[in-house]
Amino acid sequence: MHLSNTEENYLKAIYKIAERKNKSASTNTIAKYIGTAPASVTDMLKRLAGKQMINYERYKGVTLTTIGGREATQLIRRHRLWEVFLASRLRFSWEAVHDIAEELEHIKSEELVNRLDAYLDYPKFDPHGDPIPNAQGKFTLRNQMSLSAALPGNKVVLLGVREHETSFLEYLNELNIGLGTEFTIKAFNNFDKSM
Amino acid sequence: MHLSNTEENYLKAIYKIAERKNKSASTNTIAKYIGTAPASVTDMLKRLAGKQMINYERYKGVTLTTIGGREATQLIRRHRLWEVFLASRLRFSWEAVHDIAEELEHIKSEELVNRLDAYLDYPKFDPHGDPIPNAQGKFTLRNQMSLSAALPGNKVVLLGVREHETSFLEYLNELNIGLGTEFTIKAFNNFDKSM
DNA sequence: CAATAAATTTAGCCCAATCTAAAAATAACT
DNA sequence: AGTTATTTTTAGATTGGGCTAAATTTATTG
Repeated sequence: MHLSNTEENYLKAIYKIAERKNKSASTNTIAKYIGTAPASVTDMLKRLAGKQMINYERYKGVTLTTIGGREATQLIRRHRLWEVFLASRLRFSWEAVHDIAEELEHIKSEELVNRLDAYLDYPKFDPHGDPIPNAQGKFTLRNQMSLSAALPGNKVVLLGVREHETSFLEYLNELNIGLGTEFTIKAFNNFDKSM
Repeated sequence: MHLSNTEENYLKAIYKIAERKNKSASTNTIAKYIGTAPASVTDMLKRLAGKQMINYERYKGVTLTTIGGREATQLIRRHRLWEVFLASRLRFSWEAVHDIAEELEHIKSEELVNRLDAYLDYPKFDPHGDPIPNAQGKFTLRNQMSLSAALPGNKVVLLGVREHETSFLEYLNELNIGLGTEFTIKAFNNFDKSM
């Protein structure tokens, strides 16, 4: 089944929204995520439903079908593998890789992504610490928690960042914080939640 | 100036046709090259002329402007650099690289192509022996001739292939012919021009 | 040099992806 | 429960890229 770049982006958006919210994705949420008008989303949802990629019922929000989920996972796989390539081979900084990978992820060649995977030595995580699904779509899980859930006295290692925005990542660079950085939680400020 | 993938492909087509024929490109020739109807070409030529990429006069054929030529050259640079990456790093065969590079060449990032160039050690030729323009758009020239111009007794080295079609390249593979292969011209058959 | 052939352009249509404005369905609140 | 607010969908328009059929311009040739 052929999908356009735009269709693929919608599937990825639905996947990420549903993952976060742990349920179905609403029209408005998708519109905000993609940055388009809700009416445009409705049109696209009908097309994706016609291609059996999503379960869609008017006014009820959508979920991915089995094949829709597979497409989304493969797209994420391609995105994250390219991020690894850009960071580890071309020496791009972790805040620069996202936008370029956003384009590279749409190159449609099974062979290409699998050879790239092998060339990079089957990496399990991308430069932001996000897991890379393997060719079968399986993610590697890690024993991890949100930093906001850590308690004073805890010793933690930064495994990943939830926010990928350039300005935030540049801020971490300034503080000399990267993946693998170790912290000990000294105190917790109840007023602004800083640590 | 922003160009769509399609617009870029037209510029590349015009460049290659004009290079070959050593003059301006006609509507029909472009149509055949791209694989579209002549009427569609006319539409596109008007748009490209509006973007100052080509010199267009009704019924007269087109030539690239300075900036149009620069765009075409940069596109060829990106295409050939990706071909080198695919062949030398991902171990794709020379007949497989073209189609994938056709997609990769449209990734729009100056930074990306220059870092890729450095990563590959500033290659001068792609896997088919075609020269790769540098960041300034300059091609490396070589002392080369068409095989059909060689004379019996001549000793020659294969530097490149003009035809990139998969079936032809696979045929050369079968004969164990690749770039760098040395030949001595033994005889020339005047009937079918074979050697 | 007129008449025919070939190349090119115009006219009018289609599809994908977007938009705005308005209508309809669902949710929220007295 | 009835009214208001929010979300979602429909309707109709737009833009990029493409098509076919018909008209027009340039080229060829008897």
